[in-house]
Amino acid sequence: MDETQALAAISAMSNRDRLRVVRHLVQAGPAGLSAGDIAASIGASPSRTSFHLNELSDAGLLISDRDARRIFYRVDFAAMGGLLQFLLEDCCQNHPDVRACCAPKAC
Amino acid sequence: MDETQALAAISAMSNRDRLRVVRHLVQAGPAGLSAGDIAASIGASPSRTSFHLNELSDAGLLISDRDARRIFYRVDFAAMGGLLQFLLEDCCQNHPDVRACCAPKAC
DNA sequence: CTTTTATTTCAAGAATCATTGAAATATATA
DNA sequence: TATATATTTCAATGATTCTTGAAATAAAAG
Repeated sequence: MDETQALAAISAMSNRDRLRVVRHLVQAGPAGLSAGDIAASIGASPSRTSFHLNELSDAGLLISDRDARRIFYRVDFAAMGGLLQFLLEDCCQNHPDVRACCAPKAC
Repeated sequence: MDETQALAAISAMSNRDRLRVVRHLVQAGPAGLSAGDIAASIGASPSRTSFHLNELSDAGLLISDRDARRIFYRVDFAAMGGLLQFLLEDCCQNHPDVRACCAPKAC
């Protein structure tokens, strides 16, 4: 992941509603959630939710596929891992104080 | 770190110049860099740089202290670790695919 | 083929963020 | 005290992003 991709991902996560979308999708597991369910879960309008989902998808953080009339979204965990790796290794140069917080039972 | 703090930190990191400030400060080590040096390193005006440094400081990611006329900034690695911990544990629920990317030699 | 459901796209205005340069503050030196 | 250096604060303008609601698209059901 390069700086441009990382910035796109960070920007996508820098909005409260979008961060909550990610958290809800993480909890939803592999099946994901439909756009309508996501809208309900964050209390946003369908159009606004669609915009947020687009932002997250464009940043590469979400994967979607249609099931009949509904479109299901789920987290691309590899992309999310890539973002954390960028922050940890590229940005923070594996600084021990940062690494410590990512250890299995740390902080 | 709660959602509000995490969003402040993510928003602070979501700007190209500010992300570069962090990376330059990580490389500069514990002594940090003066505001003027930071401005030069990112090619921004003193006033704009001051604004960026304020955004990062307000988000809790930077620590500053004055040395005569200059103000030195350095990364608060504990805060940065807290941000990564939030993303990894709270946001991604320690998903194995994300954890794998934070392992010492992963991805 | 019409209607209903699910979602997206578009357009307009409001709110927030970025950028610039001038003025203000703080500290040091002559 | 006057001058120079380092940084911040402020105000004005331009650029993005947010928000809303209406219209468009897609798929299923009657």
